[in-house]
Formats: sequence, structure tokens, C-alpha cells
Amino acid sequence: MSSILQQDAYAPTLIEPRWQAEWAAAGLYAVDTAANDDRLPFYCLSMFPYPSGRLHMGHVRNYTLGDVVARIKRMQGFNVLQPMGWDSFGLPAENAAIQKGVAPEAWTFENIDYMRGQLQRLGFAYDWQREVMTCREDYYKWTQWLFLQLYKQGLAYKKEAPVNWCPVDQTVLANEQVIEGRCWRDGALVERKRLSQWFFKTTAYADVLLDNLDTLPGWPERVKTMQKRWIERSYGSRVKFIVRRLAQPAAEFGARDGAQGNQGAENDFIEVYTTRPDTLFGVTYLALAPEHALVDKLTTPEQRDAVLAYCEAAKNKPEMERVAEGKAKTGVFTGGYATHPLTGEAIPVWVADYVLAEYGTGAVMAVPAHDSRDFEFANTYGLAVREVISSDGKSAGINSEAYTAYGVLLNSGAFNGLDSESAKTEITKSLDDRGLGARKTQYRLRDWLVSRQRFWGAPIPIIYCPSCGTVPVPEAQLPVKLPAAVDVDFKAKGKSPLASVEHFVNTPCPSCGGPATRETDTMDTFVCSSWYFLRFVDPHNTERPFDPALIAKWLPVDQYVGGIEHAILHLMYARFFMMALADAGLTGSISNQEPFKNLLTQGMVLKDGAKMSKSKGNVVDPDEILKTYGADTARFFILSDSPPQADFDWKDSGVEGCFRFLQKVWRLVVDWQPVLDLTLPEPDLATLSGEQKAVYRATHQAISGISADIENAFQFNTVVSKLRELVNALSAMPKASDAEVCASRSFAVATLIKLLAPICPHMAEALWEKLGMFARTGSIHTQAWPSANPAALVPDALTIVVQFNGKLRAEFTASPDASKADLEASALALPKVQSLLAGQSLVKTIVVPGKLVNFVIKPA
RNA sequence: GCCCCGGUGGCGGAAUGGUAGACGCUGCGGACUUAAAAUCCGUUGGUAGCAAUAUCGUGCCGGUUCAAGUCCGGCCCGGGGCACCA
Repeated sequence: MSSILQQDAYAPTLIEPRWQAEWAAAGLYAVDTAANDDRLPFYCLSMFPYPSGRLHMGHVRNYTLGDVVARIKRMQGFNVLQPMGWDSFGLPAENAAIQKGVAPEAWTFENIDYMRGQLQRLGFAYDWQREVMTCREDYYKWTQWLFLQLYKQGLAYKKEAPVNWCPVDQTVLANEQVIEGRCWRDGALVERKRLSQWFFKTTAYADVLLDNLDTLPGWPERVKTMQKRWIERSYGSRVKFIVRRLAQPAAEFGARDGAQGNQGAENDFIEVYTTRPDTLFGVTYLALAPEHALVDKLTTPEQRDAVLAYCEAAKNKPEMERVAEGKAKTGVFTGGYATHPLTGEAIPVWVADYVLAEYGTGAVMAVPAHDSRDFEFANTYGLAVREVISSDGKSAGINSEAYTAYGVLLNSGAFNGLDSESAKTEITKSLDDRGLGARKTQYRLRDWLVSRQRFWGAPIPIIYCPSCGTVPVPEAQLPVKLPAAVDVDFKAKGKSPLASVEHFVNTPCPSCGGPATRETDTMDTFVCSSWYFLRFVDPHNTERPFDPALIAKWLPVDQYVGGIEHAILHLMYARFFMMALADAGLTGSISNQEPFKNLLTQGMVLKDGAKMSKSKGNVVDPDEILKTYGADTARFFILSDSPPQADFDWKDSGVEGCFRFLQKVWRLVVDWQPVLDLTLPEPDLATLSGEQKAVYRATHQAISGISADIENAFQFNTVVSKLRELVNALSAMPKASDAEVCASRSFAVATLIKLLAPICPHMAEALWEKLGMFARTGSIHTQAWPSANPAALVPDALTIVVQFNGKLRAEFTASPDASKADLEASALALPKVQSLLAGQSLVKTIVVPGKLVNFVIKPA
């Protein structure tokens, strides 16, 4: 007796491994991307993980969302590609080497093996034959190859520039990796350094990266807005102010007015960028960033000490402090002057750290009257404020704050009376005529700094030769392999650990054969992850990174799923890569092709309303959940309580509830098994009545509602609700066995299993087999997604609501095709309606067929 | 400061301008059991009432509409992004 009970109990720990093994053996999820297939391709991709050690609940949520989409699309008749791999270069592996003495490679592969096992135990339908690891030679060979293609195109270059340096990670960072002045990984205050580094020219694609966002309706607005603000395009002008007097040795001091014709000095000018050329006549000083190249030349001997001290202090200040909120603006006069391009006036030149070296020209024309920052600065240092714009062109005075709006010009010579818009054009034209200015479009986006002073990354394939200069590694010599970890000094400070490996560094020049040295920096791991979605389509290609014909066939990714934290970083870099590679003719795609058609960014997983963290001790371990409840319960629960985009609150009682639900489904089917026959055809609506009709209708309502929720941005939380509703309707049926009951119930059960299959793949398969269907039709996961019968969705009777002045007062039932007049008559016939109408005058009656009758009344 | 996104029961959350609170969690009451677990049934926004019912109720204040959680205007609060971008 008890053994029979046990046999029939829901036992995920038995079911799940069995079916995982069967699916793998049958190659159920393998795809041949090159084969001809009648089905349309559908590329479903979840962001591949960093092999940190073990999965966390965020991963479980991310990959469940992706997997359910993939499984539904397969049932809907698409040829689905769903691969998985590992973003496996990165600093934690190197830290493990430093702290535990483990080789980064060994540490990484051990983690991958464990996490792969976890993914497999969760039952995700990945084509594991396509697994890629960015840290393996067969992958980073092509990362290096792609670097060389960008280098050839002039999209990869080296330059000395002020860069962000993380003192903890001992490496430089891209702008995108600095969050509020701190390192994105460890929160350390970022320092400024001037270093020679490799960049990718993302700015070459600034316009496309920006404008294309409007062609991506399948992306969340939030992500698009963040990228737009990051790239930020502004239209303005560049203006040259000729330097009046170069700082010279003390002997020349005093030659202030002789600057005009100074030979050799004409070429020295300060160029500024402004979006407001209409305010040009209001310039009362110029401000240079402390890093500006002309600071030294302009500074007079008597100002030298002050300026030097100021610049030195600015350089040493952490970026965070320099731009801190509400910080008072500071600066120092250089003693130098420049000539206003239109008035010829001498304009004093200051150094101020509120001017950013990296934006525009690193110098600004200050217009205190019409810019709040310049106004504040001018007030602090007693500089002139000259009003040149007002709402009507008459002086209104500048008092407590700058007038920053557009208006009409005054105090602007020939341009007086023009409105701001036309003045911008006219003034720029006038500057252009004198060769002192031109229109300029400026971006906030800067080039992507890709070199890192770290070991565990793809080496940059460049060689420096004393006679030939910078020489790219010939393609035939790729990959440039990382040396064995035993040879590396991981604790080297301020330079790449690779620099400590002599046999790596020293190499013959590929060009002249003479002694040369390798670049010792490696690439940002975001470079590796900027093209992995292309490699998945053709992962075993040894001739090239991927076959362009396959890219043309499978890209863009139809559905991408991942965390919002990549809104700018990865998602912008990948877009840049896709476009740059298309322009290099590598992808078989058109120019400006976007890599990801639809993007789903899932929210965080919280525990009882709080962020999970080790320090709070509230981390839920997926392994524990798998052990206790199984994968199907975990998958079902993680989809249940919140829409995918919102944060999800993990509650132990919630998992329990889902486990109970799955047990209930199992019990229901097992109990009914003797009277079920899933080979019966779908019942005919016309022959059904009463309870059978109700169940049949509930089945089609579930199909219709669930399919609609999936179309509507994958609202899986309501999908789960509707599955529960169907089960509730089913479990209300008595256990009988006449033919009609059997037909409508068998149809309902078959449908339930299909609808459940993407979310709970193991249980669905097990029930499918239990009912004899696996042997007949094969896996549940190869069945067609059910479609709703519209006729079955129309109910026999509707509840019609009666309102008085919009307030609910009564209800009655009516047939769905009752006319307006019928409904009004039925409502009026209600005793309650009569009593409410007594003594009132009826102003009008609104009838919404199928919904309500509203009587608008007022006291008689 | 600017730009997004939110604010609905004890909780997570549902609601093409048309019955607010689907579905679940929790709580409470009951059945079954020697007992417990499991399961099943009922109930669960506030107030008043034995009840039928009435009345209030979707952050706040106004507006549009026969009808507003939903649309419009103005605030408040929470979360996120950017942060001297000239």
C-alpha cells in the first residue's frame, strides 16, 4: 500500500535527473545552424555568466526567463538556438591566484565545471555543443584577430591620455566602469593618471549608436534613455581666441601690447567649445582645465607659483572630490590674456578645475551672465558680468543668478536684436569668415579604453620594435598565448604581471626580425563579451571567428535576456562591435546592424524585501532549493510573484506554495489516469454542455490568456496565475468516467501539460510519459503549442452590472448577444432599480453591451 | 539639480477608461486524525450592522468623463540613472 503511494508521489529528485539525461542523450536541444530548416530561426540568448564559483538566484531568474522563452518558441514552431558559455577572463581568478596560490586557469575551469552542473540540474535547454569559454585559446585567438581588424580599420589606437586608475585592482578602467568616481567592481576611489593606453574608437559610431536606439522598439525605454544620456550629442561651435602674450622669460615682461604682431606667436590660440555662440559678446574670461597644454605657456612669471600649486593640487585630488556636489568653484589667474575674436578685447585667462580636460577642447569661454557655473565663479573672483541676452532685448540686469534661457541679443554689436537661434548661426558664420570658428557637434561619449594591466585576459597582439615601431602580430602567429601562471609575478604593482615574464615579453620583430618586445597589457574582459553572441552561431570554426553567411542568417539575436546592470557597458560595447565588424565586411550584415532585436532586462532577486548579501546572511543557495524542491518548483516560483522587469522578492513560504501546487497537479493527473485518454480528439463545442462545457471553456481561456501574456512582454507572473486557475477549474470536477467527461477532461489535461512544459519541463515530460504519450508522439517539448478556439471563449451568460451615476448598485445575467435595448429593459425590470429610480429624474442611460447599464439620475 | 520608473489589502502582486483587490502567501475557523503533518472546505481591505445592506477605500490636491487605479495639470514620497558635458 505505502509502496504504491510512494511510487505515485511527485518525486522531482527522481524525475529530473532522469529526463535531463534522456534529453541530452537524444540531443533534443542541439541545433545545426548551417542546415536548411523549414522553420524560422529564433536566437534566444541569456547573458553568459562570469564563472564566479556558484550560481546565485539572479542567475536562476535570468536563465529561467530565457529558457522559458526558448521552449515556448520551439513549441510555436521556430528553430530555436539557445547556447550557453562563460565570460571567463577576469580579475577574481587573478585574485584567487594572489590569495590562494591557485592558477587562474585551474580556478576558472573548476568553477565552470561546477556551475555547468548547476545549469544542467536546472534543466535549461542549452545546446551544450556550442559552449564557449572566452579564456580558452580557441576563443581568444579570435578576440585578438578581431582586435587586429579594428587596428587595420583605425578603430584601435594607442594614445597618452588622462585615465581612470583603480588602486585596488591595479589597472586602468573605462569611463563606463567608473560609477560616481569609484571602481565598478570594488568601489575604490578612482585616481587620475596620465598613461599611454589602447582605445577603441567608439566615438566613430556615436551618431549611429545614438540614432539607432530609436529603431529598437523591443528594448526597454529605460535602457535606451541611459545610453542616450551616456552618448549625449550637442550642437555648438568651436571658437578660437588668439593668445595675446606668451609668457616669456622675465626680460620680456611688460610687452603686453606688442603681442599683436609677434612673429611665431600667431599660431597660439585657445580653442573653446560652446553650445551658446549667441552669448559670445558676454565672454569676460576664459577658463582652462588644469591639464590643458597651454597653461604653462600662458602663465606669467609672477603667477607661476600660484598656478603650479593649483594644477598640482588638482592633479592629486581624486576625481570624486573634484566634482563633488555643491563644491565651491576654484581657480587661479594665469596672468595671460587672449583676444576676443569679434571685439578684439583682451580676455583674461584663468585655470579652473571645474573645466574638464576630456570634454570639448578642455577650455571654455566663460559667460557669467548666462551660465550658472561661470556666474558662480565670477562672483567668487570678482570677474565682470556682461549681459548680452534678455527676454526682449532690453537690459533687465543680472542679479542673483545667471539668465540661461534663450532670448534676444543686446550689447552684441551688429548682432543686437537677433534672437538666440539666428544669432548662433550668424555669429558662427562671422567667426568662420575670419577663420576663427566653425560649427561643431560634440559628444559626451569618449573612446573605450580597452587595455588592462592584468594577467587574466586576452593579450593585446602588438609588438614594439625599436626600428619598426608598433607592429601588429601577424595573423598566422595568433594566438598570442598567455604564459604559464607559475612564471608570473601576480603582485607586480602598476604594470601588467605579464611584464614580469621575460620569455613572453621578448620576441623577434615580425617585420625586421630584430629584438622587440610584446605589449604586456591585456584586453578588458568586455572586449571578449562584445562578440560572443556571434561565435555561438559558429563556435568550432578554426578558419575565422565565424562564417558571415551564418551571422546573416541568425543575427540579430531575437530575444536577449539579462540584468539591467549592463544597460550601458556591455550593451553599448556589443552594439559598437557589431557595427564595426559589419563595416569591416566580417558579418555578412548590412551597415549599422543592431545585434539584439528584443531585450528583456530582469529585476533583482531580493530576500524578504532586502538585497541578498553574505554579510546579512540572507543568501538563498540554488543548490539547497534544488535539493529540497527540485528545479521545476524553483523555475515555477521564480516566475510567479513579479513581472520579469520588476524586482522579485524571494520568500520561503512562496516556494512552499509552488511545491504544493506542483504536487497537486501531479496528484490530480495520477488520480485521473485510469479515466484519461489523451489520444481522443478535441471535443466538439457544439456537443458539450454543463460542466464539460465549463471545463472546455476554462481550457481555452487558459490557452488564450497565457498566449496573450507571453506576447505581451512575457508577463510570466500572470501566466502562472492562469495555470493555477486552470488547475482550480479542473480539480473542481468530480471523478467520473463517461465518454464525454473523459474527452473534455483528457483534452484539458493534455493542454495543461503543454502549457506547463516550458516552465516545468521535467514534470510535464514525466506526466506526458505516464499517460502513454511519450511513446506515441515523442517528447512533450516537441509538441505544438496549443491554439485557442475563439468560439469556446464566448460564455453562455454574462454578468451585467447596473450602475447609478457610475456606482455599482445591482447586477443581473444576460446572454452575450443581448442588444442594448434588451439590457436596458432587463435592468429596468429589477425591483432594486425601480426602487432607486423612485423620486429621481432619469437624465440618461448608458449601455455598454456585455458590460453594464449606467443610469444617470438626479433628484426630481 | 536634471532624466527615467514606481506608490493598490497584513505581504507579493492582478485589473483593453466600465464589478478594484485576479492568482498566490500569511492569518483565522472547520473537516479528517488517538495526535501531528499532509490534504480538503470556508473565510480574510476599513468602518457600522445579527443580517440584508450601507459607507469609505488604489500616495496628496484639483480637472476631464455617464464612469478614473487607469487620462490631464500641480504636488509629496520611494527606487534607479547621470552628475560642473560648457
